Amino acid sequence: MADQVTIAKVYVEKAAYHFDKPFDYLVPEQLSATLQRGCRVVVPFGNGNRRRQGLVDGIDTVPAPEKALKPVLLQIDTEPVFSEEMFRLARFMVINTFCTFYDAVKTILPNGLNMNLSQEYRLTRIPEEDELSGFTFEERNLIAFLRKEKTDRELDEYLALQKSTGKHKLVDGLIAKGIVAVSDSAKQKVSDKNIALLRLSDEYLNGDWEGKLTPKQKEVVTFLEQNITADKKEVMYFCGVGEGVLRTLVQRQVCTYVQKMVYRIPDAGDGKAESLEQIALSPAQQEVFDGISALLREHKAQVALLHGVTGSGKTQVFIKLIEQVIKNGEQALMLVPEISLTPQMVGRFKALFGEQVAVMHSSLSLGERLDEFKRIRDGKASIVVGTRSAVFAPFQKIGIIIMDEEGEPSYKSEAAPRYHTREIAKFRCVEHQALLLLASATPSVESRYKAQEGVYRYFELKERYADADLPEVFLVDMKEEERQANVASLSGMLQKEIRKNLERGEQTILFINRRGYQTAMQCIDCGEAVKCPHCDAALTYHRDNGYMMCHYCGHSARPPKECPSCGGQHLKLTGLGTQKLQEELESLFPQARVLRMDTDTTYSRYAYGENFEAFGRREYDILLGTQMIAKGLDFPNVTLVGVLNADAGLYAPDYRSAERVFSLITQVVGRSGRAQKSGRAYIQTYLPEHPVISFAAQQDYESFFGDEIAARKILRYPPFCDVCTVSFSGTDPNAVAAAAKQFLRIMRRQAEGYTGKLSFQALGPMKAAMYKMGGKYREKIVIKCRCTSAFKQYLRHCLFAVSREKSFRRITVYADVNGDINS
DNA sequence: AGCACGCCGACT
DNA sequence: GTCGGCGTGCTC
Repeated sequence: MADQVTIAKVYVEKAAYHFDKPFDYLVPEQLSATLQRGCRVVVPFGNGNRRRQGLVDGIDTVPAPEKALKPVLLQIDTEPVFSEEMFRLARFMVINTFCTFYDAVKTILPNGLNMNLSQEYRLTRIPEEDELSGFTFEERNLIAFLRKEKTDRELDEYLALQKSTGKHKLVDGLIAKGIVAVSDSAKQKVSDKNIALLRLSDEYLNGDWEGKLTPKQKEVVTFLEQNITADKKEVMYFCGVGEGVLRTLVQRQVCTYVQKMVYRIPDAGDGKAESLEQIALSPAQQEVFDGISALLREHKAQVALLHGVTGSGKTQVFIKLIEQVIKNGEQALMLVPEISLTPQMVGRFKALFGEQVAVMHSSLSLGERLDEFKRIRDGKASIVVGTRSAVFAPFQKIGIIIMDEEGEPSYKSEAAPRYHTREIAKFRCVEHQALLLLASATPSVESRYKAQEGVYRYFELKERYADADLPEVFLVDMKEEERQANVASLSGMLQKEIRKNLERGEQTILFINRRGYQTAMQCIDCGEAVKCPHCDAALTYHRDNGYMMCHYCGHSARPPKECPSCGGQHLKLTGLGTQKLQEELESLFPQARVLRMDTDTTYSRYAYGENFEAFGRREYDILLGTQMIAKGLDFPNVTLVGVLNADAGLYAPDYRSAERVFSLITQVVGRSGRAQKSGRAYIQTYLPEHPVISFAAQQDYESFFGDEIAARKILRYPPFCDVCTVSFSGTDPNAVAAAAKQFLRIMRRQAEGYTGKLSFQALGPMKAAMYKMGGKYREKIVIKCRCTSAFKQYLRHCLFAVSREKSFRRITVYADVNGDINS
């Protein structure tokens, strides 16, 4: 009869596909009473026994195996942090998004729970003089080094310096001999209420550094001489340098960081003093509310789609539904697509529901996020407002999940795990027998189709709230403008309207579609644009700091004097960015107060709210920006909106491009005339007769949907099939191409075992739209398929098979279903 | 991903 | 001979 031992089945982090499974570890005596399924642990893993985080999947008592098991080193959580629902959800994500188990774990748990692992090495005793001869030269040196306790980092540094081979064996040998002891610790990444400001060091100010600094370093120093202290991101932006340069400067003791207390933005903006009783629904709203409320009372998992035109007052309906859910002792999730929308929504919700409202979005600090997570888990909060990560809120009993602007791309994660918030929400609604309410002025074609087919319940709000009229919409034919030799980016008509608004003291919003709307530098002689050395992308010129920057990898450089491809001397700036447009506006309307908002002016995450509030207080006449200002904002004094290049991206090689353009224009038009004042919208386009543009101008979603669903059916795109992309990237372009081809071969071979059950069509391999990005070459295979569980299993097998192939050694492979085909 | 082992070429 | 580069296999 063999000895019985207690083992823990552990999922470890950083696993590759082919060994992403639970590993058995010995549970040491002192942990046997407390270690449970759902606790995180630290375990030794691999040949070098590197420390890894893991999650205990189960505890078992088994006969002692022949091969000695490694022990669990540390229990991170005294109580399980991963609930049974989370286990099922992680499983679901592994199957559906082709991620590893721990990838899913990390996504489900808040980042603030993440641990920094470290070890400390010390001598258990000083060996006697004569004893030392029993050690090798390396061992004696190491013993001398460890006379003072060392961390794993210091030890690694030392061993790297010694260039000793088998470095961990050396240490492990001494541990086995009982000379060295190691203790593990896991520290929580606690939040900083401070931000680090960069300033010049005393060493720099008292020293002579002439000629000792690289040009980039000098740039930073000059900037700091003028500004004394500055935020890291600011320095990086204005000096066009990466984090590396700053790190070097700090290492060389030219700069130091000083901690500064930062006031966190009170997320509850100024929520109007409003009470639940005061919210009165219009008859149309009441009807929709009654319908959805009836579904809620059924307490079963189902999906409803609410199609409400912009300004129809969907939010009031949400609030009433949430009120009902809360009264019933259940919890509610309110998801919004953009961080910039949360303050408004949170302000309002906190005013109505008080302390039981929690917030979840990515610009909360780790600590804030962790605290909100705990409040939710411990039942102190019952409403969560947040962006896509909020869908994982650890509620006990969800009554409703509401997804506002359901079709927005930000609901899809484009990094592993590549989940869609809607699918996670559906999963949770099944778990909780809850209602998923998808809402939008422009529902995704897929969802609208499901509603048509009766899979989703369908509700409509056709009228704007409080009798506000939809704005009058004008299409401006830019071809006509060009014929009249108007070279300005603002059409004559739009200029006239802006002037009118300025005279009346009413506000204007101008939108730029980001696609193709950046200032690049082009050579007149050969026509080539100045490109990023690491990516297949033109560098964008930034007027604020005078640098050329790459939006894909962050590379920056001063504008070149001559053309990098032909050496020509005639380079000119082309295209039109927000910065240039701002200048144009300022020269056309010198008296106007223009506020520009884009990713360049909002690098400080505190800027969003402040800017919007200032605009709301009418401190500006014109707000100028990209998509990010198009959603959900409600400014009563805005009576004119303009869209400058509405059609950009309409012909992008992506089956969702029409949907995106339609949705953008519709939302933008809806920004105008939300209160009593009526509004006008001017849409500048080169394609005024294009159906997508004209349907959008007429706010005619149904006709757009009719055309689009027909096209999707003919071309076989979602919802009539699924599009799965398998991507390959690596530094060697030939190896990447070979790997992609090999994958296709493996797909064919694997498919033999699945005859009959699979139907798919694989296209490619082909180069990704951005073939070179961040110094890596990218290929993809596009698979049109029915993404059934059989297909997912099959694709999983292919990924599994490939991850152990030697030709895939330096290649990263991943699969994504119905994501952005161009990524 | 990251470590150790082992095979093979270059150099003392 | 022997050091060390790199290709290969494994991870409880």
